[in-house]
Amino acid sequence: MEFAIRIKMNEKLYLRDPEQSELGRKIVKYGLELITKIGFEDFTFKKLAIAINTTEAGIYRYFENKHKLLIYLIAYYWSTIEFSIVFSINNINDPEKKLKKIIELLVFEPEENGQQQYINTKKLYELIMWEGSKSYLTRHVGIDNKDRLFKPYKDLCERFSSIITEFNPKYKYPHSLASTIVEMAHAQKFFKTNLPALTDFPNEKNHTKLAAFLESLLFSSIKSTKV
Amino acid sequence: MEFAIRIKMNEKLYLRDPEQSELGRKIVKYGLELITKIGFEDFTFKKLAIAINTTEAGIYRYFENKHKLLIYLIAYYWSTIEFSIVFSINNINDPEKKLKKIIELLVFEPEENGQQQYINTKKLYELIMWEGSKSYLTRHVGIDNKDRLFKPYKDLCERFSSIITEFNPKYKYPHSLASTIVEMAHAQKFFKTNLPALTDFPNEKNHTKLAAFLESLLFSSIKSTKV
DNA sequence: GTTAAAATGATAGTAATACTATCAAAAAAG
DNA sequence: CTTTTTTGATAGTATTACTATCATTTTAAC
Repeated sequence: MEFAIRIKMNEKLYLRDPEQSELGRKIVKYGLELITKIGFEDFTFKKLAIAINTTEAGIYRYFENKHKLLIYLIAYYWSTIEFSIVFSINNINDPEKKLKKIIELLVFEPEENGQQQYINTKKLYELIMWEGSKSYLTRHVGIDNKDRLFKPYKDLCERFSSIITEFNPKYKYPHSLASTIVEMAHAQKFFKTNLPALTDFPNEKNHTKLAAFLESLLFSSIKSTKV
Repeated sequence: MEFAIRIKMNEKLYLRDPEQSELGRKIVKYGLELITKIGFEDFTFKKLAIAINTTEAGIYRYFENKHKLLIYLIAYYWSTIEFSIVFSINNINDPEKKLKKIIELLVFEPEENGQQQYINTKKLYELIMWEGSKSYLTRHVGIDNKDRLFKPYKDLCERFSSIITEFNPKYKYPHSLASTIVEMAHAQKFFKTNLPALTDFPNEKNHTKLAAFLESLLFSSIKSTKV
């Protein structure tokens, strides 16, 4: 059995739907690679154009600017994560198990699955870590938010939040707790590699301790108020 | 009695010490104002030069680039916060009280104190909220960290962390918990204003609930493993 | 299979950004 | 009062972030 999920992207993210053409898909795919390689600040459409043998103008036909491409990639990521959450907690009833599953999905990087995929999930993962918050930390947040560009992220937090409430209906801050865990999954991982003094997970290869930290953060909060 | 604290800044942050001259102080002061006004992305030395009636080249004599100026301002902020923490928990013995005080200092914005101050603390506060993480989310983190540019931030987290350990020596993640609380103090405030769906503090003027959330996050974590 | 429409490629151009360099004038320090 | 340091004024460059034009190729419609 083989199947691929198709994520419907918000139309305000692009000028021309990149999934509909070879060039469009190349822009997205190699855009991701280039951003993760050189960082968002140094990334330009000119450099991408050279990398994929097209012209700057060609890329501008698909994306208004590089920030929109960034949000596109990030929205795509959160959508896939939400999907894998929905998929993997399906048929689980125990909210505690569901919550643990969510943390697992947030923390553990996907395996580099051999086959060339359209969008490299591992690279996407890095992208979130390094550039994730730059998608909303701009003077444009208001407008972008109105255009629902952050919907996938908010949907994910909402789903997470509702399971927290399912676990403990009395807990007062399910949304903030959800966004804290989601943000910290990536921030702590970034710190671990780049500013290790801010964490308690020094030179460890895997992320087991990070997952344990997030679990303890989550469950001690929502258990402590549970009657 | 009147006094001012003097914060010694890391020399790698600047080319010429801005505190030593009128022009230098203007760059810092109005740099902060302009960045908070138009956002870091749109901020340029050219615009600042026009605003303070000097030339671009003049500013480049003080700061290598706008990113260094940003880190300078942010390092200054964390230093003042650490100072106010040290000052305000002095003579308090109960670690629980100390921890509550820290959260209070992280969450509550300083009053706009009438007198024109060198660096406007309220603006600094906004700066951290909007641009704080951009100081380290670059490909330069490694080098900047080696140059100890993030020392004030790390010192603050270290101090916070050590009080957590004082409260509960058995708690396993004091550093990560400290950095989580510090990051979330600002992130949740940002969300509250700009992406309210990610929080549980809708249209509230003050930040009492945010402080309560952070306290619950902190104490339920470190109390649950106590004994 | 021809024709019309849409997408791409190639090229050009502009204002702004992120700097560096030079040299004279002004201010401060010895 | 003279030397050093700091500033001001001006210029210049490569790159960025776009927009515009037009010919060519590809795709879709009839």
